[in-house]
Amino acid sequence: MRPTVIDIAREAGVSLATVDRVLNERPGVREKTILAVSDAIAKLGYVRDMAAANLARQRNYRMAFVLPDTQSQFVQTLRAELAIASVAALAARTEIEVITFPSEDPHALAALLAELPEKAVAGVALMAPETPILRDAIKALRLRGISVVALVSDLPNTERDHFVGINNRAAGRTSAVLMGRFLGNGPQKVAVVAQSMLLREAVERRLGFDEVIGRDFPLVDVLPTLESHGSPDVLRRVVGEMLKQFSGVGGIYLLGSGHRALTQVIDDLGLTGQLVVIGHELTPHVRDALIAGKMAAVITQNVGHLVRSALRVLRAKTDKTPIDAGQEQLRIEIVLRENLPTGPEEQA
Amino acid sequence: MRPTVIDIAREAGVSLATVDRVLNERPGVREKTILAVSDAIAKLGYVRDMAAANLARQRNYRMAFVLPDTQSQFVQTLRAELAIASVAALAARTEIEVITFPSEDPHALAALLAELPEKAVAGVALMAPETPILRDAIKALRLRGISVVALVSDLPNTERDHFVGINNRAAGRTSAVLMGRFLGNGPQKVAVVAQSMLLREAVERRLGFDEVIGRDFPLVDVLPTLESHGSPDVLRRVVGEMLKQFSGVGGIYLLGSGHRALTQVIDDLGLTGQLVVIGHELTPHVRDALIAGKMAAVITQNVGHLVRSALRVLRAKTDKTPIDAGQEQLRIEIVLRENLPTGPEEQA
DNA sequence: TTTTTTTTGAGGTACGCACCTCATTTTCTT
DNA sequence: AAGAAAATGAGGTGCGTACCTCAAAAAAAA
Repeated sequence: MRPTVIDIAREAGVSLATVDRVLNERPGVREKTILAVSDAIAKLGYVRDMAAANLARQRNYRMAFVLPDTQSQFVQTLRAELAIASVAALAARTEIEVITFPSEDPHALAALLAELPEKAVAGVALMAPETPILRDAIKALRLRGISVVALVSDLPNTERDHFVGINNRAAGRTSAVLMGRFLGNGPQKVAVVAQSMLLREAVERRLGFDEVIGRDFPLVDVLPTLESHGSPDVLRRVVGEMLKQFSGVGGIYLLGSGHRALTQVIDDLGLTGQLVVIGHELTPHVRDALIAGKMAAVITQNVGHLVRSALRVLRAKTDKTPIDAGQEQLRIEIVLRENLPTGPEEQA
Repeated sequence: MRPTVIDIAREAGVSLATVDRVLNERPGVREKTILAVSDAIAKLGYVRDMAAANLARQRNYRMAFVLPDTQSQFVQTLRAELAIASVAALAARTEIEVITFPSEDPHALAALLAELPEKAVAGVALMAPETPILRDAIKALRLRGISVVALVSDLPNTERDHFVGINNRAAGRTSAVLMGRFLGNGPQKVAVVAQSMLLREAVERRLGFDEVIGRDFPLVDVLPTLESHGSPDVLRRVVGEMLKQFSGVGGIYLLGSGHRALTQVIDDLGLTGQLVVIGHELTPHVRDALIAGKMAAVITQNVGHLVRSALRVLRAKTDKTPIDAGQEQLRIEIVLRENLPTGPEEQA
């Protein structure tokens, strides 16, 4: 049988009340007795039953996920996974609240965060660009005992408790290896397309990409980044012009969104299958593009894992429980047509 | 506030005892009242608090993991992950027992499985080749209410509840795409090395590999499988002979274990960096080989996820709770040097 | 209708823990 | 040594659920 607090009390020769005081770090216990209890815990291998503890605590984990109002496929996927996780989380007395903020307005974001303490939120997962205002808002939350986790893109200079997401620079390096090897040996040009190089993720990926291409594939020439500024039309235009202007372009690396517009313009120019197209994030469109052979590979992170990991980390933080680093390490996934995850229904 | 059984009873106009009977599918309730209770549950959005339920049930999940006594790196990794999971599982009142069976003795395996009911085991995760004796043993376990999950390699013709692992044929296809693209355009030969083609996994991977090479890379010629029979010496000899005999061998596909011997013989012949070597399973040696550039890519499954998924599935089965297919779907992971998972200490 | 069977209700105990109060004991001050 | 302060003990209640018993009510069978 697993030892319980009663066993600890007996072993340590103290009362239940004292064990309780030690376990929950309540004041009024001598150092000496704390040691006695700790020894008993160690000796018996006691592990607190968190389920029972939380039941008694009447603890209802309210977790907020704060996301930008961007209409991108990625954020939509994230929302979908959150909806799924919400249902599962209910049985573990965890409520998920999704909060949307205007992506271009750091002040509005800070105002929304400032409201969280009143909502009795235990933790926040935050997907937002780092700004000075945000730094202060996070600091304020932490001071009020609310855990903060950075989601997807890190907030390294803030006091966030944890970062849940992948290393975008490593993701860029991974793309580069694939691009370089898929292109083959001859001299080639690679175009890089991004929504905007003001986005951290894009910059980091590009940095990693250039790093590896420069080091391992000297014959490959990476062209300057083309920016779409979020407009499919612009993307089509700039890529079209680029392809007409340069000869010897063998691959295109898409740093962010715009898969549809990109595969379309390649189709229009009759170049499908002749270019190595590599992008990020496995959305439904990208899935189709992989199956159709319009993209060679996608570097992605598992959004389901992302959400569950953020939830586990937030729970661990509010429970003051250690985090299993191995489990929370998100992988940089490479997806080709042949290892596309099958839908649930296809699995036996 | 979340509704509780008391709210359900009030809403349905029945007593607590009746709600309990319905929730736990106890006999002696009229269809009509079952409906009334179900309606109340739906109306109030009641979700059973599994933490409290399991606490009251005094349920201690004893799960057995039955593994072969093979000394392979993969099985060792699996054992290591099980050890880690054991600690974490304790807090969730789950005990893990690892049972080892002689890999060549199906009767001994069956005998071990037959002992499980006495041990009050709730579920079994099983990594073993399918035999008629095993089929019967699994059937017997299921009849006694013990859930059975096939681990790593499926047991499709048995009555196992679930399979936790990857599709090896798809893994072979994925290897083929990488091999084909990494080799480039010219005509090339690819050697395939396996421990033994009597192993299911090896056969399935080879099937998938041939399928894609044949379809998408007509210029690539796949040589007959070389078998090492588990001996590093044999592997070195046969691969060495092969490389001397055939010219134009551009790649080697390693279906199972033997990474060390393979990279060594390539080294000895001074061919490191000139051959595209692709293998399976990310063990420490393989990790080193990737970093040193002695292997180009590895197709693997996340053993940590494997273990946790098996545990979750077993728990769900014993709780008669639905399974989140998305979460339990194991990915076929492609690992290159650049997306090697960093150790826990490197993340921050 | 009476008897038998089936359903339902009422109430209790337990799970492992948190948190509270009040009395009692021990330790420290002066 | 007396008083003040700190530490500890004893005991209770409740969290949401499972599971048990026994009595009472309702429905079905005779």
